[in-house]
Amino acid sequence: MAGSKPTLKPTEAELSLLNILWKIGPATVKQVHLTVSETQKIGYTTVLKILQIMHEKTLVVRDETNRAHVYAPADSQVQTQTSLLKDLVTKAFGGSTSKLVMRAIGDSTTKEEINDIRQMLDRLEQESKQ
Amino acid sequence: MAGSKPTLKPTEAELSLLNILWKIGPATVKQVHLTVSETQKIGYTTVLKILQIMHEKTLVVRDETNRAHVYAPADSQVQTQTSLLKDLVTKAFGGSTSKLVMRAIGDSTTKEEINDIRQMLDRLEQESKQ
DNA sequence: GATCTTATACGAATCTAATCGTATCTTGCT
DNA sequence: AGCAAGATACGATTAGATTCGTATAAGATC
Repeated sequence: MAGSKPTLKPTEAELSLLNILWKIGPATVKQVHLTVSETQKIGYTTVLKILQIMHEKTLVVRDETNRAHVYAPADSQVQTQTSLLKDLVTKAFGGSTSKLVMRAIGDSTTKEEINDIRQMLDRLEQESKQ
Repeated sequence: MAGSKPTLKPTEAELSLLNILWKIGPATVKQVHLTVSETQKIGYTTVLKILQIMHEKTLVVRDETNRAHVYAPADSQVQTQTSLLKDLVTKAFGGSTSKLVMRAIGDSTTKEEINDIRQMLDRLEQESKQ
């Protein structure tokens, strides 16, 4: 579409804040800082600054209605995961998704996870037969 | 093991040089520069510098026997791919490999690739039954 | 051995990410 | 109006990645 952004790659710190927003939904800096502080020591203004930068980059949208701005991810978790995967496929797997998948499966997957994957393949097969 | 390094994550530029080394085997700066120049414009001393930094980080090993040093990856492509995948699983998929795999499969995989993956699952199943 | 070629080493500039301290602004309350 | 609380904005610092120009060193050649 004309005018749409090419989905830029979040940095590591940005991704960790996005994870929180996907989890708890639209939130103020205070809420994000509180949540992220559960697992890592980080200053309030650092979180604020990162969210501001993400806003400039349009990685998040911001509701400025109230004094405490409310931030929400601009892209869905699925879109972002897809974009990160595509990037890794390109840069580390010579563009081959199946190579990535096979490496991922081959390494450290539990039996349950393998079953999940198999079921999804079955589902895909079903759909493609229609 | 005592003394072994935790396999650190290569940067983007470093990964692109590693890809070349995995492809063409141990090589001099000249050879690496020549190869990388096929796809991107980059100065000779830039390649040299990056390889030197990678050597400091022990991402590559260096044979200094001859005047033109010969560089080789310190870790295999498989090890590095595994490490990068693990990193992505942790940071973008909440630690779930199967979530990553399902996302990767669901997105943009050709029928041939799906077959490859299915065959690998079959193979895994066979092995686990022994 | 002087010089030409071709390598590495070094240092600097630029850019981005990440961090946080301080300044400023807004709002509700007295 | 003035103040206190709590929010954003701004600027600076640090660290790492990337780039490359220049200096230096090591061989080959005449």
